[in-house]
Amino acid sequence: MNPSIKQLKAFVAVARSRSLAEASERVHLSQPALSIAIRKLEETVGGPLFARTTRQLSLTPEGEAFLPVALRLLNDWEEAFADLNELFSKQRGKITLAALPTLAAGLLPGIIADFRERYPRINLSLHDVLADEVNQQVREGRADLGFSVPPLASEDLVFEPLVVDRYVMICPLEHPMLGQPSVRWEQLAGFPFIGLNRLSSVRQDIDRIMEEVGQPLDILCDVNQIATVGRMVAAGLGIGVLPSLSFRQIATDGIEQRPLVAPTIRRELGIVMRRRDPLSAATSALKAMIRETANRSCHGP
Amino acid sequence: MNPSIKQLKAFVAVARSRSLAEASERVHLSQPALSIAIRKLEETVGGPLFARTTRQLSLTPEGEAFLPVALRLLNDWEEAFADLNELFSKQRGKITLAALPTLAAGLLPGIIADFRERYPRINLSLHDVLADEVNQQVREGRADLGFSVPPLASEDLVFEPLVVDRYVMICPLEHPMLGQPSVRWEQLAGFPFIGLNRLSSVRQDIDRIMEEVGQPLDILCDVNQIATVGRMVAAGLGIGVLPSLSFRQIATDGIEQRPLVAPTIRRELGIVMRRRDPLSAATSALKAMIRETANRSCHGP
DNA sequence: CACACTTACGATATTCGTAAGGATT
DNA sequence: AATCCTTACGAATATCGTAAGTGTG
Repeated sequence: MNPSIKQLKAFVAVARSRSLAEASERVHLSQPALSIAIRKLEETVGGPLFARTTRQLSLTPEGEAFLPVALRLLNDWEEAFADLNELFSKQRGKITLAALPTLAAGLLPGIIADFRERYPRINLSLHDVLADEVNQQVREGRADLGFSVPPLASEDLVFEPLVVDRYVMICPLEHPMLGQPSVRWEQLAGFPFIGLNRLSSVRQDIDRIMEEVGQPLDILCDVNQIATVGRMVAAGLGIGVLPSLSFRQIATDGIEQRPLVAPTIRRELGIVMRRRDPLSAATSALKAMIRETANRSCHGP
Repeated sequence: MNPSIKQLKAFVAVARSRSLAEASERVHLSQPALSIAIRKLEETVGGPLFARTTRQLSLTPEGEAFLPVALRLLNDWEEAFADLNELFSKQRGKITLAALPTLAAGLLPGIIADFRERYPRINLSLHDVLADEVNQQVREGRADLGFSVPPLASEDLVFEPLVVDRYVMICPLEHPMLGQPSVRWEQLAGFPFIGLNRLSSVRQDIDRIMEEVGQPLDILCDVNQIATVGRMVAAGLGIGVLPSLSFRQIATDGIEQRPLVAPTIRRELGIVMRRRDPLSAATSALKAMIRETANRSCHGP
């Protein structure tokens, strides 16, 4: 026979008021029920916690010694479950995100703002890193959610598409390519090219396609920031290729764009998660919010 | 709806084995019962602790965070009740006694030895002090049990008689008083007297009686130790008065004794306790042992 | 006689185990 | 086919409240 939380609460209430009648009100129990609860508790612990004189209750030395322990036990108990409840009710928690710079700067800020307004006590942290690093952080649990391109066939990661982006060529105003409504990839070979970091997913896409069409790019230089590509192109140094969503995030004065075709590349962007580990309640709520936003803005796959 | 200890134990068991089937054996519960217990716990805490895939269970981030907390909670719980149980089963505890030197040296050593053999883990401490100090220590809760003469009418103390002692006169061998089988108190006035400390209950008894019989004592000196009285008397310095029980505790070579009569004083010795505060289980056991010993040795009141 | 705790007993609620169902490996 | 979790349902257990009992001030 084991003691229960209720019995412990009963003990504390009686110990404090030294009266069953008074304590029974505090515990929302009838007097006889309380009497029995105390008796059962005493049976399980092996001795009397109270000394009875038919009309009065007082703590035995053992009861006296146990009272502070019981209080601590109950406090810890309540606190532990209150904490857990806060976690589930999203009044507390921490979410770590890893996202491609494009998404970190484009899709996420608005969503994060909404999320923060709804759940202000949830701690959010966002790592804007390249695709491989996004996947790596998710894989290792350093990020709860990743925003990236689909990871290479990976046992432990799962990808959920969010939006589909397409590549555009960007060039200075009055560039010869602007005479046509769209640009074929193979045509890129004829001009100096401002490229992104070779490790970026955008650049790897581009290199792969150019290899497929059999034309080498004339790389003028590689840069890390998308905005830098834009400025260099605006300055007339060459042309570049950016995802359409990235293009919207940079200053476009002095730049024109044309869609890239033949082939038309679908750049799928979405959520990366660990396959087995479930999401926390807060992370799950954030993900739902993201899905909703993505669907509403009609960029769905 | 509140969580229960059983549910917490169920959670821990399942979290450890990541399987209901395996955990159900450890908890001595059927698989369905465990399933329901977990489900109810999850309902009360407001969210899933485990992620289910019909065939496999894994901890959610919240469950992961809660597991160590749950373990601590259960540990504290078990420990608290184990401690309490030790107290009641007298495998642990502390008893502080206060006793007159006569009793501390006479009645108690044997009883304490027996008690210690039976309950070796109970910590015993014995203060051998004068009657007033015995009562004071009991009154203030510094001692759990006192052994003394009956306290002056006292609201908060209660006295239970154990043994009755009588006073004897002691004198050197071949003393003139030895010619008679008993000595009257008034006869004490004629000889140099070795007295005990004026604060001792023995001395206060003697002074009171001598006042009643109207004869002043011829005090040679006052000493603190009973054994000292004996040696001074043996050296022929004078006569003395001791309780019979005390007399048995000292070296008696060179000393003779005679009972004191007219009046014959009953020196009642017994247990002093606080009236309202109940005894601890250990103290109660010790008291019972003392009563039994006192009754068996036929010194009952 | 009033008050405070205990005991008795019928009612309610919770929990349990067996049996059946559904999904995955 | 075997294993694992879930749902369904009747049974056992525990707990509760009302009512009656007991001893004290």
